[in-house]
Amino acid sequence: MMKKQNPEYGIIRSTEELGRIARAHRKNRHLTLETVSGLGNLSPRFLSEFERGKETAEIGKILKALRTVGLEVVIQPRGITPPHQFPKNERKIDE
Amino acid sequence: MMKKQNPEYGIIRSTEELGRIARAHRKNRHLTLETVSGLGNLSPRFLSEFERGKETAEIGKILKALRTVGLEVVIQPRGITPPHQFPKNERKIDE
DNA sequence: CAAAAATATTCCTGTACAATAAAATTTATC
DNA sequence: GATAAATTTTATTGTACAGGAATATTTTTG
Repeated sequence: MMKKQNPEYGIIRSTEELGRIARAHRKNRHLTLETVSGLGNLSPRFLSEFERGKETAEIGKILKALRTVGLEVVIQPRGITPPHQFPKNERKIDE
Repeated sequence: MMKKQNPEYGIIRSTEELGRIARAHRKNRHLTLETVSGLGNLSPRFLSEFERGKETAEIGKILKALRTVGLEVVIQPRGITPPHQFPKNERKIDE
């Protein structure tokens, strides 16, 4: 009886993961890039690139995008492990 | 007027809060900008600006800076009640 | 499944500003 | 007041961003 792990919740290790979560959440809400664009005053192009993990996207716009789709950001010291942690399949830190 | 000073970890709503948390954490670890710069291959200037809440800092570098000082980022749907989120002054992980 | 519709991505242009190093200057700490 | 630390300055290089158009992809529907 494995609990289904929610992809909208978790520790972010890369811009790719961040974007993936943002996109998954947006899709769950049935929002289009255009809609979020209008709601958040962000270009669809920016949103598209952000959700695909653009490393150089600007933090201010990202925070706005996340807020617009209903996500929030938590900062915590490394090593706090809530209930259960994801197994890590891939390991692609950076150079 | 003094700005709101919230040295706690937790939900961040602005780049200013993000930077403040990062700086507080770095200071608690007795790390200088120069040190973090060396450890993370980030310019001291970037770090300085990031910690002061620069809106246009790049997400990739920010994630690297956070990781370098020992912080992690959690993304979650807005409004969830933290199961056991570190309440104030209960347990000092850091320091 | 293939056509149509809806979404998402890419291209082009111009503006604005981020990134860096190194040095200078200010601020904090002892 | 001396030193360490942080911020700013100068000069240069590079690219993020938006808008609109074109293209591609995904999803819907017959």
